[in-house]
Amino acid sequence: MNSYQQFALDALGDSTRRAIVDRLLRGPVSVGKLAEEFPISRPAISQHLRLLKEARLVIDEAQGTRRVYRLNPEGFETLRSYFDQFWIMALTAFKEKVEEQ
Amino acid sequence: MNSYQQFALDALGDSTRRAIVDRLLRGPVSVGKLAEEFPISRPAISQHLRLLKEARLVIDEAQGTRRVYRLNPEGFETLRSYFDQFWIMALTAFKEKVEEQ
DNA sequence: ATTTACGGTAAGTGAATTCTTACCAACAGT
DNA sequence: ACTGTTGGTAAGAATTCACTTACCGTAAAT
Repeated sequence: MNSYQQFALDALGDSTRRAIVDRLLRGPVSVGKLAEEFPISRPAISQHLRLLKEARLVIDEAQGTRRVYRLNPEGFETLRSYFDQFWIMALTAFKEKVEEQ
Repeated sequence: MNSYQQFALDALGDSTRRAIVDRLLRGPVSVGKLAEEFPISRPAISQHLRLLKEARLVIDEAQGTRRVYRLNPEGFETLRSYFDQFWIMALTAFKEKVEEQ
């Protein structure tokens, strides 16, 4: 497991950040817009976005004074392939166990 | 997103629990054995296992006074299919954005 | 029946995280 | 140049979370 996956799982371990990710699924948004939609302050949103960005789950882009965030499909692809692999290993281990009996 | 997936992501949001999961990938273990292999106390291990169990990521089975934990492939399968779906949605959203330009 | 092994739970402590307020920098419009 | 808008960062408060010690219940062994 590489370190970005570690960061990604840490990042997704918080329900607020998962809610942000769910919101970004509906399209890119600016920080201020996000803060309006959530019950926490704008700096709090910024901090969550920083973690999501470090985990490569989101990308940001400057648009004038605004900063628009969107999902990073590559980050999720990495995570998905990890789960694919993991699931295969878990299933294999499980099958071996069953066949032993 | 159903609630088990929420619990699963919360559970995998901790590095110790991820290490436990990695260990279980090598096969089923008892609580005491797990505690020996980790630098934390047995009750701490028990508490982590409870969260992993609530998230349906592990299954436990009594063997005498021992309690053996193993991975639950179904739990990981659920999570994997979530990521499959998520990734598709994220990719679609991303493509739409690109095509707009 | 007692003892030993094993593991779950409760309560409290310490550490890590999340949040807020205050402040600052960058860009756009007047 | 000045003003308003936007958002990142710092510092500290508040909350959450992981961990330990202490205790209890259950099952096997003597």
